[in-house]
Order: sequence, then C-alpha cells, then structure tokens
Amino acid sequence: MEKEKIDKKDHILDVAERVFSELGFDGASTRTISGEAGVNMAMLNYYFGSKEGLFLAIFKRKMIWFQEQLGILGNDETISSWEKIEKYLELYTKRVVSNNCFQKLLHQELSMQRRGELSDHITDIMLKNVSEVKKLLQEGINNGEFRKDIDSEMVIATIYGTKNFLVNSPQLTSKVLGYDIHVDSVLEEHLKPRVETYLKTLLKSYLLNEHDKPSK
Amino acid sequence: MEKEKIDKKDHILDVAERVFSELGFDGASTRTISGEAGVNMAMLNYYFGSKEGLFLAIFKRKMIWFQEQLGILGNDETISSWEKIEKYLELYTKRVVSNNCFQKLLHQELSMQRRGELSDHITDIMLKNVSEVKKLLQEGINNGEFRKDIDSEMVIATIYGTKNFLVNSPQLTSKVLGYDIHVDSVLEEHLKPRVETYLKTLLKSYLLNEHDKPSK
DNA sequence: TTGGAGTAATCAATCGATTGATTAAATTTG
DNA sequence: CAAATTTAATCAATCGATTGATTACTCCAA
Repeated sequence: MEKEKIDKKDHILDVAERVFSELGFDGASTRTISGEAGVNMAMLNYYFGSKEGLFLAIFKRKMIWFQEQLGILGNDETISSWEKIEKYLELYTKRVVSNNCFQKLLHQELSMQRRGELSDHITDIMLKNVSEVKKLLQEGINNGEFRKDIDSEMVIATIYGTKNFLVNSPQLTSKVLGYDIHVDSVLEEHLKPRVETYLKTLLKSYLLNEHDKPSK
Repeated sequence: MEKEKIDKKDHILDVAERVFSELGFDGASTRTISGEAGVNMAMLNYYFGSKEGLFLAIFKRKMIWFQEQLGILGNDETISSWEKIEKYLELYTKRVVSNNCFQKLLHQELSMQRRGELSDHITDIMLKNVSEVKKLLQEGINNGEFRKDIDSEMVIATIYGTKNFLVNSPQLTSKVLGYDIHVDSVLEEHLKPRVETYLKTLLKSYLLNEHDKPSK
C-alpha cells in the first residue's frame, strides 16, 4: 500500500530524528533506532539504503518545510522592515517548540567537519535562511529605518545563537531559568514568549535609529 | 621521570581534546586518538582508566583554568558595572581563539543528555560562569546604570550563544562572513575584534539607561 | 662506580561485544 | 502467481578494553 508505506517511512524518520538528536549520529545505532521504531533492523537499509541515507532523509524531508516557511515573509510590501523582522522572530521562535529535535540535530551536525556531502547540504540550508534575514536587514538600512552601522551577520548569529544556546542545552537552561524546559507546556508558555519578547526588545534597541525609538 | 610523565599525559589530553571536538565522543575511537597522539592504545587506559575517564580528564584539567579566570573580575570596586561587562566580554572573546576546541567540546556534550555524571560536571562549570555574569548585571541594575527591565538570563544566552554559533559551525560562519575562520590568524585579527565590538555595541544599547547613552 | 632488584612505562596481540550491512527465506499484498 | 515487504540469521569490520611480555628507569647495596 503506497499510503501506508509513506506513513511507515515517516514514522521511522520521526523516531530516527529524535534518537539521533539525543545520541548523535555515532551514538545512535541502527539497532536502537529500529528497536524504538518497532521495525526490523534491515528495514532501515531497505528504505534508506544505509544509516547515512536515513540521516540524510531526515534533512531532505525538512527542507521542503524550510523552503515554504522562507517564502511566507516573501516580498510583502505593506509592512515596515522592522515589522518584517518582528514577524520573522515570531516565526522563528515558534520553532523553538515545534522543531526542537531537528534544530538540535542540525547544529550538532554543523559543528562536525566530517561527512562532507551531508555537511554541505546542511550548510546550504542554513545559508538560505541567513541570506533571507540579511536581505531584510539590508532593506531596513536602505530605507533609513535601521542604523547604517549595524553588523548584519552578527545580528543573525545572535538570533540563532541565543535560541540554540537555550534549547540545545536544556539541562543548563532549566537550572538557569528555574523551570524545567523539558516539559512541553513550560516551553510553550514560558520560554517561547520570553525569548520572543527579549529578542524583539534587544534588536529594536540595536537596529532602530534613535529618532524612531519610543522614549521608553 | 615525573616531569615527562605529566608532559606526555598533557600531550595526550591535548590531542584527545582536539579529536573529540572534531569527531564527537562516539565518533572518536581510542585507536584514532592514540594514533594521532603517537602512543600505544593501551596507554590511554593505563593513564586514564577508560575512554570516558580520558574524556573526563580533559574537563578536569580545564576546570582549574576556569576557576582562576572567574576570579579575575572579582570584586573590583574601582570601575563601573558597564566597564565590568566590557572587561568580561574582552575576557570571553579572547577564548574564541585560545580555547576553540574545548568550547566546542563543551557545548557538544551539553547538548546530549546521557553520560549523566559528566553532564552534571559540565553544567556546574557553566553555572558558575553564568552566576558570575548575572551578579554583574544585577549590580548594574541596582546602582541605576542598567535599565530595570532587562532580562539577565537572556543576555547571558546571547553572549554565549552568539559566540558559540560563530565558532561551533566554522564552515557555515566562513561562508557567511566571507573569510575562512579555520585560519588562526583570521580568527584573531578579524572575527575576534568584530565579535567583541559587536557584543559591546549590542549590549550597550540594550542594557544602558537612555540618559546614559551617547546620542550616537 | 657498578650491578641487580624493583617499579613504572610501553608494546603487540587478542578478547568479547557491538557496529552497519547483507543474505535468503518467509510473509504479505495486489 | 508475482512482486513487494518483512523477518531471522549472519557477515566482516571495528569498537573499547585487557593481557602478558618486554623495555626503561630508579634506587640502594657492595
């Protein structure tokens, strides 16, 4: 059955995504993954060719989602540059909750140099995101909304880095913040809005020209 | 000879630190490490008991260095809160260059939940750093230098997160910035001062009360 | 100074366990 | 039936760890 085959493959990808994010590529054995997914070990190779093929399939699947999210902001001419940044931040912090595993997996793999083909793939995915934000920032500079001397690339590093730091080391973050962010409801109701508010305030004070700022 | 034994152990730790940071804990085999260190494989177990013991020894060695760095800022009463933050940023970005491998290793391990004892160790190390910065920020709030509504914990996440994002994925960062940060001299002369300047400007605009800011 | 006993360091060889992958047979599906 | 799927069994390779033998060194008595 075509439909169920896709569902089963999707189920395996879901499980693999989680296990990989928890144990890393080398730490997660094919036996563990197939065991937790409730399928025979040989199925992984039957469906995805190899362990690395399975790993790659996880990213392939998410790429489509990335692309469409990237287009949402698109070329909306009706709102200001700062409002676009705000919208992007809202879109991005939403993923704090929904794509927890994958984001961790992504930056885990980005920090390793080997597995060249895969690393290039992931780098390309990230580059698309980066250039999108860069475009928004440059637009704001050109129309005078933003200060001319902002460091766009560093701003991007701050957006991604701040979030990654918080969600990629949940144990540390939980201790620092005083609530357990492993619990989904806590993530959704406390961390997510807090990060969103903070990043907006932080970037507003850095990006906007003085005369545009509310006196606070 | 006592002296040479320490040197050799130190050499192994140096190599292991690098290899672990490049390949991860599971990806780095004891054979690879001993091979690159130019010692017999059995020496690793002879010196450190096990692979995990070797891994732990890397962190044990760095803990001393951390402790003394933490005390440097100490209770200096002669400078303002903002100047203390500036000094901390300078101290911190210095490590962008000098402790590249270790920092990557640290946050690699922080993002995995298993290896409980070690994770707790690392979390504690980080917590000490965090609480130190938190104290500086709180001090600035209390004496009126900083705005009262700043989110201290998020600021910390920004400082660490921004740097980690840049140095933990050198491949991506190099493409975004347009110069290869794998080269040490580039790291030192371009990325480090850039990060330092950026973080100072970013945090100054967020932390300081309006009336204290230069009109820019 | 020399010789040998005792300790520390190093080595090649190998252990059982686990890894990713493959096979051929069995089962299900259309 | 024929094709697609699923299974258990097994493959060679590699993993971390350990062994016993060997070398290098220290120290003290003669």
